[in-house]
Amino acid sequence: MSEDINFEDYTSSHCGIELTLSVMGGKWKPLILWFLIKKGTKRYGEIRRFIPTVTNKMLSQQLKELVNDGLVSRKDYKQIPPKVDYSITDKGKSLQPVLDFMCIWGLEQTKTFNKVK
Amino acid sequence: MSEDINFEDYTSSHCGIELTLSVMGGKWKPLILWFLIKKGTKRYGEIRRFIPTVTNKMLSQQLKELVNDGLVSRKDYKQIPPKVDYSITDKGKSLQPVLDFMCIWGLEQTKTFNKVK
DNA sequence: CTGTATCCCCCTTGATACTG
DNA sequence: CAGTATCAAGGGGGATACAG
Repeated sequence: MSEDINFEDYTSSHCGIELTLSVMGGKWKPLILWFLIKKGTKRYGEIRRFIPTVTNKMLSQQLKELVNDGLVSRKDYKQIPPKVDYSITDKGKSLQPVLDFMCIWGLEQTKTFNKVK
Repeated sequence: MSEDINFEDYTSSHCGIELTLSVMGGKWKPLILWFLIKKGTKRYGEIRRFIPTVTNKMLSQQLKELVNDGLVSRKDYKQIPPKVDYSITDKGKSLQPVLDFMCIWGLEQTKTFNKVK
């Protein structure tokens, strides 16, 4: 049994990155999470305005997944007209270091690029 | 002119995350980068074996983009049979903190999940 | 205001075969 | 060994309308 185990068996699925990506990967989730972390509780429309290129379909879908994965919590005020807001959870907040880093790294690249140009 | 500028103009495109994602986003690039950072220079086939679910098409495509973006360098030994290897560049290495964090975060989640279960 | 519902397109991704 | 070429498929994502 153990003779079948060798170092070749250590593949990408063992390193945790795939799991992390499954929860915060994609085009929109990092932006949503970063916004909620930095700016606090926000209403649906505010998030939408922060990410001008996202559609209703994608935003509501991504928010739903974030809520399901426990990174974001949703509060429905049960009003007419509707009022719903979203906050980051502790679990979501634990991703702050990655998001901060991605934000800063991107800005650094912009600066460097402009200098070289 | 300046009266048109307000805080609503601060949108996701200003925060750097989108740029970072454009360079290291997606399903494969973080894994490739992490592997090259942790394990050093690797040949094409080794990377492929580390990520068993990637196809030739996707791997060669993603590697090409990483090389174009300056995160990875490619060395062709011009041999028959071919030998090519890939290394992380300094720019690529500057992403190490994100990748390490994503790796650790994922492993932590696995542990927590197993405990709760 | 906060979403759903529907339609649909294209682009990523996959599978397979093949080459130098 | 390290890819490319080609075809096929699926779903991510967009546009629009509309509902509560």
